[in-house]
Amino acid sequence: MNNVIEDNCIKKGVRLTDQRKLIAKVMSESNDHPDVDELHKRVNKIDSKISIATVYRTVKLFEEAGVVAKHDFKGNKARYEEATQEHHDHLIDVNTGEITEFVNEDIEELQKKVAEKLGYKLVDHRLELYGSKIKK
Amino acid sequence: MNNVIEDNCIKKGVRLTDQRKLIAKVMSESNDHPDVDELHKRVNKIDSKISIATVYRTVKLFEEAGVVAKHDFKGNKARYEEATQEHHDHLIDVNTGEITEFVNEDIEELQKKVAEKLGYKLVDHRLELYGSKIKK
DNA sequence: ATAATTGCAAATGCTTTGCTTGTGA
DNA sequence: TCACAAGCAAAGCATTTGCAATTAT
Repeated sequence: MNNVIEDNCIKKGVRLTDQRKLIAKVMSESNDHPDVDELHKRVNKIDSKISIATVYRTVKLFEEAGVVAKHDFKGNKARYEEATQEHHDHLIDVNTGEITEFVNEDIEELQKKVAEKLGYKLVDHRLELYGSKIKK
Repeated sequence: MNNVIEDNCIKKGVRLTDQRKLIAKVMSESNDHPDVDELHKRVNKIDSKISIATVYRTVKLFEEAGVVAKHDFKGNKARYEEATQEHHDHLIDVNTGEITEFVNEDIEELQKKVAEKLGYKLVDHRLELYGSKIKK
């Protein structure tokens, strides 16, 4: 269980404080997509003095440094995850909120083509699928 | 320039007041994707007594009735447009905020397949492309 | 008549910020 | 050392809501 976010912060020259190290660690060890409140709870289990303002400032800092990714899924507050090199999109279970990550190169390619056809260079995109589990 | 939203409200049994009729009219005549503030400004040019609370309540009501669509594009407040039968997605110009609508059946189809492969029935999705204009 | 809607202002929920004290490089 | 970060509480912003007055059917 390595602290990838901390390593990436060092690479990017982000100054590391105890609070930031801890937030980085907790995020690196999270396999879900916690929101700021949830992150605050998790870090507070280890250091109860970290304020929510610091968590907000830190996730923003990390996001700007490109070491974490922020997501605004429908009807929810912002959620965060460790940034990965391989881009991926998300499928959200409409009943449970559970998130599944996926990659589909064909869709990626088509998006680029659509943008170009409309006279644009694609610089970013957002693709979220909302689904309900098929019981079998 | 017909008031499609008002017509659809009648079909759906949504009670119509003067304020709602005016908001419906302004939205029907808008070809862009205004936010609540902008809508409030537009209706206030005609009836300056309509409060922003009423605009908020009305767009929510219209959305729940399925006669308008709400969009939360990245980094912006919610924007609204008349609901259309034909589904479409959006390309947002990252420099100007200008919005272009598009439809791509191949992407739609692939989304459904991706969801199914993951064991989900696709019930909704969000696809937004962010691009910058190619100068030629 | 009367249940629903409006306008206003106050409340909300998430997020940011000013300020003073504390601290990493 | 000293520019930057943390903690706290207050402010900000978009949106919602309680309530008394008004209105549609």
